[in-house]
Amino acid sequence: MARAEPYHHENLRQTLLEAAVALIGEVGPRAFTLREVARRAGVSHNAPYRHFPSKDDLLVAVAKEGFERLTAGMQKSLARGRTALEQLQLCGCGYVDFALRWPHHFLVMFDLPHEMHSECKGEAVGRNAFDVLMGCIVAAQGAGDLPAGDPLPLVWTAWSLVHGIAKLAVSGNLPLSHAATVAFARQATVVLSVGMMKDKPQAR
Amino acid sequence: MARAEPYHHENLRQTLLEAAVALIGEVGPRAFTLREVARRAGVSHNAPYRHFPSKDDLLVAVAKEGFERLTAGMQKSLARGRTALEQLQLCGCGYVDFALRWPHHFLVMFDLPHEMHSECKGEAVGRNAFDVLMGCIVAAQGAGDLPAGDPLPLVWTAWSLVHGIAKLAVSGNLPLSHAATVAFARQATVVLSVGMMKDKPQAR
DNA sequence: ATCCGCATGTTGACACTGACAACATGAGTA
DNA sequence: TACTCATGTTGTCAGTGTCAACATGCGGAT
Repeated sequence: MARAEPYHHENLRQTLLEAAVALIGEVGPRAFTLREVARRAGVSHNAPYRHFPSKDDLLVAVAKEGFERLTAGMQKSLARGRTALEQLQLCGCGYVDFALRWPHHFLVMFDLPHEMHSECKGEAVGRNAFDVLMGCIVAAQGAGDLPAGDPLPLVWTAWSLVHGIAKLAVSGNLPLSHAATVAFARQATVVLSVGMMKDKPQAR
Repeated sequence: MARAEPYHHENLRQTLLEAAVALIGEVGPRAFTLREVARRAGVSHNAPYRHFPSKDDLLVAVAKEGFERLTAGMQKSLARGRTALEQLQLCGCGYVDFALRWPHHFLVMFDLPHEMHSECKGEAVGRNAFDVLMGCIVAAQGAGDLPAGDPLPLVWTAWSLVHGIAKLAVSGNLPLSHAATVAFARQATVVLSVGMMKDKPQAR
């Protein structure tokens, strides 16, 4: 017969992950608790250990989920741009918007000790999101809106700017509303791309 | 007679703060423990409560100490610049250098929930550091190296860039050495200031 | 069909933490 | 000298992450 509470949960891992993402969103990383996740999933306090070796591994999984959502958000935001440069700027706005929507999740993604994310596969967890930004830069270079050459320094610079805006906004250091912050990010990315283009002659 | 271990520690508060700063530097915020701080100060696990209402209040004090060191670091770095613009750029480099030198301390300063820092005095703890940067911007405006007008958006933009570089570097997302990261920050700030100046004509 | 292995979930325990309450100490003062 | 009370201590509690031992029951081997 069908049991109300089957002993074997079938795919507890996914349930735990969803509960963890929700909990992070509600209380943030500092109040995040393995036992509370288990409680919400309706299992004993030790059940999670069958799916995640430790609390930190669960957090890494949460971070990975966050990077996938961030990538999707950037791509969606980017799609409304018409020129390559516009797409680059909107991509940055998508980044900031994501951070403002899920500030706690954003914290987990970037403030966990780095060695946790290592994955052993040689590449960081946030590689997909990085590649989206990189693609925008390369496209803008192809369109002549950014100087040709190694795109990496340009990517780092653009990423740093939007990451800084996101971090400062999330930590309450920018006295701007959500919408105003995104608008500010738009302006800032414009300024930066102008600088990248006009800086060429004097570069190193 | 002089006692080896006087019951009254005289200025335990300062001792605790120093131990806390050292502990943060060694193990980071996640492994930071009130009881370990007390242990290092040679007092019982509850003595800190006579000087700090809670663990978080001690962390706030640690953060405040960090902001003072950051401010000093920026001013020292800035002093080597000859033009206002150069000083602005070096100021940013000082910011990044500080973060790389004391990454855990930097974490505490910016990733504690914002309401903790509130101080009730109406101004954030990091106000001094902010003012140093603002001073550089205003000076550069006066020298004609940056467009005149409200300096706030310029300050936010410059701060975001260096903060982003610092954060990404500290979290292991920039594959650069300490020195290379600072050099990169130098280049990035140059690019940004060029953009700020050349962007003027089209600005809204 | 039956049995059994083993992944999955549970119960129990331990050391540690932040915090509170009650008590101890001793320096400054009336 | 005796009182006060800021400062430090001991004792305790609930809650946490993690380990060990045990329970359950699905799926394959017989």
